[in-house]
Amino acid sequence: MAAATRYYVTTPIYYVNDRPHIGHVYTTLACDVMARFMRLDGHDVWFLTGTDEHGQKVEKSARAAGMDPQAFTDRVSGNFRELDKLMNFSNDDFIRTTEDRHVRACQALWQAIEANGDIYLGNYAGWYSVRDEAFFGEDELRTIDGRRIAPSGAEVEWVEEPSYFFRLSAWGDRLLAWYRDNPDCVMPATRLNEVKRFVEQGLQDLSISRTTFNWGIPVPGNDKHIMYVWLDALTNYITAIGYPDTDSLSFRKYWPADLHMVGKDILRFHAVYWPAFLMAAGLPPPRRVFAHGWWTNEGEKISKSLGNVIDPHALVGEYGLDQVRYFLSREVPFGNDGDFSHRAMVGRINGDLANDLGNLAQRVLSMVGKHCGAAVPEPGAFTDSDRAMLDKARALPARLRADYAVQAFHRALEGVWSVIAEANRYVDEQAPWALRKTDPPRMGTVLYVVMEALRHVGILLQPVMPDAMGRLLDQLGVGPEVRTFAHLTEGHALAGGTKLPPPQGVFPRYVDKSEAG
RNA sequence: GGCGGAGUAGCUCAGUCGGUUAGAGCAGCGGAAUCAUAAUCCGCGUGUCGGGGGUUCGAGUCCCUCCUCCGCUACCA
Repeated sequence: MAAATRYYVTTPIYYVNDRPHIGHVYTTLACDVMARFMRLDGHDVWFLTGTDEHGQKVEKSARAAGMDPQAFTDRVSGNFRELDKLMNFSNDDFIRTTEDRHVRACQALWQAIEANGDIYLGNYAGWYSVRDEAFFGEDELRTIDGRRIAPSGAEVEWVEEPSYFFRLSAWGDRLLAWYRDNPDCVMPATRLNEVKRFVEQGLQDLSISRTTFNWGIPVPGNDKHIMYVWLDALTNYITAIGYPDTDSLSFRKYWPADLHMVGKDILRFHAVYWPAFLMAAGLPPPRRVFAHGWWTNEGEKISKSLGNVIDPHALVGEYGLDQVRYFLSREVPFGNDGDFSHRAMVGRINGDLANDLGNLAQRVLSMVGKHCGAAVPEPGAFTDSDRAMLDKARALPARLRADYAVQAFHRALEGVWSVIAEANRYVDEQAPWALRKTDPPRMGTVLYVVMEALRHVGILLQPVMPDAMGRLLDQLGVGPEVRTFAHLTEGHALAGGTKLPPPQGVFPRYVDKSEAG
């Protein structure tokens, strides 16, 4: 492995008004898996998540709850910290946009862009619906008896208010050059395509301040204006590593970010506005924005009105934490949309985890427990079959690095499972239960080979299933201090004679309550 | 409407620069084994590669056309 490099990965900050659901879990999980992988591979990782706490809706919700906005956000922001705990996320920081450090960063970024000449004061004009508290485009409106009506049925009126604008129109060519020179800056590729076409159409300047509410960060030098929520929100990525102190160790080390993970609904903000803001402030844009897909629930779109929102607590309670982490990472090609179903979940738990991996560990470890004195067997000379088995396991790290480099988590897991399948075949072919009677030392060698393959599997699956793999590695006699990818060498192979704890199932089968009786 | 993507076995998907009998996992059927969480292993697919046309010695893979589905088409997180 090359010298340690730094790796900075972020989730979007979540809007506090939302109740945490599977969508939040999915985005943060992808980052967590990525962060854990990179740490285990020796990189200096910074993993950020947090909450977005400003805006008119929050102000309104706070009022409805009879609370001051700050007290209100203090409370609801906690829901997301709780979620991180529930899901065993390993974020290094949790940022809140109401923190002082963030207010300072936003105002500094504003001033940097302003100093560059890309902010000016103008008028924001449009059709506004008082009832919806929103502006609508000309094409969204219907005209009835000469009156313009919003989709909601409310009448709109022409409203003009003073607003600061970001000169986005001036950044089209530079954005296109960025996309062209960094073909992996927006992934999957089809998303980059969409973004490029959007920018090629020509960009309009962006209104970046409001005067209609107060719960936000004041524009420097003009308290009447509050910063547009997206400028506020996006800035969190640099706040957290020390901006505006661009000379700080952390900023110099971690910027530009390696990966902004986002849902596809907020791609434009991250792939167009954000890089433009940054470039206008003289900062480099992020290295990659990855837009992942959405989940449906039993084939149906998830929505509050349908009442089929998936609650993370219920999910983890029903299936188990690492089982859920595995399912979400494995079930769909990362980037695509996927369907969550009980059937598919149970299929993954019983097929992949209990049968393939759990049972492999169990069949081998129970023999070791019974017939090898509960210690790692001392291997004899390896046969060609043994070496073939070991070589397949040893080829995994390189393979997984390539998959993780492009966030192909599903493919990485597929690769690990091809080794697990190979190991099950190897056990059947070598039939250690028969060797027990004819050639006990050879039986020991066979069991050793599988254990060594399992050591690779266990270490490499830690990013996805940290707890379960920790337990597996315990049973293999692999200490906590030798579980990084740097230990995936022959020099760190299992040592014969190491005492082992009694084997214990890592992944129980899921049995439907109706069937269990 | 414009732009982009996709349509491959029952299901989910792989198929690199066009080249030997189009693959995997799951599901299904049959068999073996019995170390193990009734787990594992082996065998079994007559798929119009969406339809049609074209280029080529040869096309799932390139070109044209049609059909179907999906995404994007700006200031609501």
